[in-house]
Amino acid sequence: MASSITVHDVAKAAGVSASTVSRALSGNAAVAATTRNRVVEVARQLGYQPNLAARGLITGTTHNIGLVVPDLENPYFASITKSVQSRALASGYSVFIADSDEDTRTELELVHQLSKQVDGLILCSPRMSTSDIAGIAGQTMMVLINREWEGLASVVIDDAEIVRLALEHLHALGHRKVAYVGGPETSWSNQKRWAAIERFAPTFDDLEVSKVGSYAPNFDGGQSAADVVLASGATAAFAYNDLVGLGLLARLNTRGVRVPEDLSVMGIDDVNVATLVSPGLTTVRSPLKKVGRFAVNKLIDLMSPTDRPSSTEDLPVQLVVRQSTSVPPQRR
Amino acid sequence: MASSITVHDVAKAAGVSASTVSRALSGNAAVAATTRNRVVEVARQLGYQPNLAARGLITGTTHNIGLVVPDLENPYFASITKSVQSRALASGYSVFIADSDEDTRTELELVHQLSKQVDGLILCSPRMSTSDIAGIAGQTMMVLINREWEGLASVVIDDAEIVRLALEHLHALGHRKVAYVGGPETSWSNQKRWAAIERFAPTFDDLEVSKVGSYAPNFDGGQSAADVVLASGATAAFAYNDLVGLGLLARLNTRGVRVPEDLSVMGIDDVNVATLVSPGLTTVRSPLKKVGRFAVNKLIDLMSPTDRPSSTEDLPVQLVVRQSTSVPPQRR
DNA sequence: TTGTAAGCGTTATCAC
DNA sequence: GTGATAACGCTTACAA
Repeated sequence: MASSITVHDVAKAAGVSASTVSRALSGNAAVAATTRNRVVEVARQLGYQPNLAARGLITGTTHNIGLVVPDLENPYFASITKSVQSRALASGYSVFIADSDEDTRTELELVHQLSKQVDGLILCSPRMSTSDIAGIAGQTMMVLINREWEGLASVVIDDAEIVRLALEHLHALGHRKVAYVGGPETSWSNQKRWAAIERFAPTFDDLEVSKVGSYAPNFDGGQSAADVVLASGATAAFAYNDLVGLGLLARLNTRGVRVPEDLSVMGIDDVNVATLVSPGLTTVRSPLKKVGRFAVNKLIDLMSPTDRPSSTEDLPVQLVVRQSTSVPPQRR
Repeated sequence: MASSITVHDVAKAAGVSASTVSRALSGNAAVAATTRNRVVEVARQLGYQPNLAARGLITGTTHNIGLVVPDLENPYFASITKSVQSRALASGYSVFIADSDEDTRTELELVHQLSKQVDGLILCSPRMSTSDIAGIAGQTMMVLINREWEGLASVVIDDAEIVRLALEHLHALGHRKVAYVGGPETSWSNQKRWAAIERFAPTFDDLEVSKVGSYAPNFDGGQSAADVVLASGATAAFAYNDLVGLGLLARLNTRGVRVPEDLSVMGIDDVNVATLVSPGLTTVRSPLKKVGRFAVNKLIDLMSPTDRPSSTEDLPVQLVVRQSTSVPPQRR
């Protein structure tokens, strides 16, 4: 709680009333210039810091926001979190962080714990049930990330475009049999991606995309999938995300399968760690930093609507080719 | 801020006074069993959630803590952050997160912004000046991570033991010329590690450890260092942390240097991503999850001292050997 | 332009 | 065991 210098301390020291101090410091009320200067100076000397909780009690606004993510150790969410916090700071907001550890129940608990002390929530929860989301939305201002529901504000990456770019790339390299290594069935993004595959695959000549199981959206999931992918006879694996892609690479390396000569591997997102390996992981970059920024913008706009709503720029995805050779597989 | 059901709403609905509601719900005051049950039931039905800000105003305790880290995208800090939040949740605390983006000024700004709305702070800031730390400590309850200063509470990993284990391992493999790839000069851990090297190196027969520059504590830093390390004639590189180690591996791979046959590489920490590459990175594991947990324990103990202070278990570090061959280098 | 007073949602004190 | 009442630090009518 820090040292307790209150408006009253400042008021006494400056020889004015508490309300004058409040007005002088808030800036937007009518106060004599000389009085204001004196108050401001005294406040500075005393090291006065307003108690935001008390202010929130009366203004009804805390200048705090909450961010709920499934796993902070996942570089995908780490990037989003970082940009959310950075953008929030720029607007004078503090950020409560809540890591649900992929658990939907914990997620709800966290949301409730936070909802009373924030002006709004950013919810990054691929798996929460829609009814739970609706319930929260009724209580608190909210922006969804990578998910859409009714009229709720949301920031979504263009899954269809991601899929289109990837298929286009693989097809251009000569691949005709591609295995999509799916993420959790309940994941909203996973559903969108598979739907996009079913929509776009037929538009490419002779392209066949099969779905390989449902795997955990991480390194282990990719390792588990590798052998099944190999057995499927596909010449390219298209992973649900980069971590799965890296898991594939690791297991393939263990089995002595050459990448990309024997099997090409693509990921999604271009998370920070995707550059760590060699051969690199070809991927479609998701603008994660922008996602976080936009989410905060939308939330702030929701909380205090301005005349011109937050610019509705888009979120471009982008193919990033890293695997050294672009040779089509021999066995087509 | 959520729906505004207050104690008064509950009081009216239950036919009692606001103070009785408060007592019934807090649990520790004397209240008739029947009254309590009725109040609790009504509160549940109405979906009452106490306003923690208001409570904090009078109790002087917010049940919020703040965590300041230099970079959330660094898996080292991501792990600590995750465990801090997890442990805090278990004790009913919410966590403000503050990423300073490695900038000391931002760090101070964040601390000030937070200090009034938290009961205590966990500061993970390898580079903040001691005077700034002292200043904050005078204002707010605080626990330092990987840093020590005067009488301040802190949780530190045993840098000396890390260094000892690493040197012992390398020496046992036959290495006699080792290059330590240093992190930022201003980093507290880096200073401790180098000091430990100077202390322990002479205790191993014929072992010579040279310091190679000061590099950024990340992947890029490692890449930059690789060529200098090679030129140094060392048979093993001991990196400031895993990310630097991974950067070394990547650049060595590019240059066609075989690891570990031509050059062995060790990291520190065993962050999550260290397992992503092959050959794996041999490293000394830092118990990051435990560090976060302990920090919260210490902070809670500081804020509300109990009879038995938080158990003072230690933080064991542990060698993790991953590089496939243990053959000593030919050129000794 | 400034001060006084009321109130935000809680809990603590003190009567009853 | 329970209910008024005051108080936490702040902002904002309303007066002056």
